[in-house]
Amino acid sequence: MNAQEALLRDKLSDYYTDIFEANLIDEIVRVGFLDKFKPGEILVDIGENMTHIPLLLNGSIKIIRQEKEGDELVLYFLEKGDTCAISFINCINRKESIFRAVVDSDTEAIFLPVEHIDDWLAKYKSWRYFIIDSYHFRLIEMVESIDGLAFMNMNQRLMKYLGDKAKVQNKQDLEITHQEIADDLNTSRVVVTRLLKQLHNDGKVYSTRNRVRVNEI
DNA sequence: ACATTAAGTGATT
DNA sequence: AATCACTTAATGT
Repeated sequence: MNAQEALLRDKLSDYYTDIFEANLIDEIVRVGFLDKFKPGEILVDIGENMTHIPLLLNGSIKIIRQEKEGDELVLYFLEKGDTCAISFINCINRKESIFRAVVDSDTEAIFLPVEHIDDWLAKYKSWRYFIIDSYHFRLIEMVESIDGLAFMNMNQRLMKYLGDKAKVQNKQDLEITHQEIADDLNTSRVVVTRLLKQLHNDGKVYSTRNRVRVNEI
């Protein structure tokens, strides 16, 4: 086993060794490669073809839907231990992505080339479960996202957004501007400012320039 | 000191 | 909840 493979094996141990069978880990270590990203980097854009799927090791990624230049909305976040099964199907079918994936916080991931992941589906039960599970989870998050739009007011949506973000980044202190929040929720900055002020007065958040501290999740 | 960017606010729809 | 128009505050050069 070479150094590169040993490194991947070690990286996988936190979240994946328990769920994947040993043979599968061997294969992942052989064909996968490690990559790192900084906040703001676009992993996949709408309309692009995918050639690899990621296994997130740490950090977070936000999945965004955008309609014809302009209006956009964050659907959900991916975090360590996640993959994006949607990207998986995109790989298999050679279909174009319907989402954009943007790095939210410093992220490390192992990328797997598309040609293997199809085989593994038939070959490894743990891989099958992992993909199906991921799909299920993404669906639930999508429904939550719809619920948010349909049934929640902006105040609740803001709170959920901040809570989710704090959760995936694993910290209460978020470095973010009102404008960025407004973009992610597809509302205006003025509205975010006013709602944050309310939440601040209620003691639920503590907000200063470029920074929001989430006190309650 | 000045320019730029972020945040706060009243009024209107 | 959105938009406008304007103010104030924080930060960079």
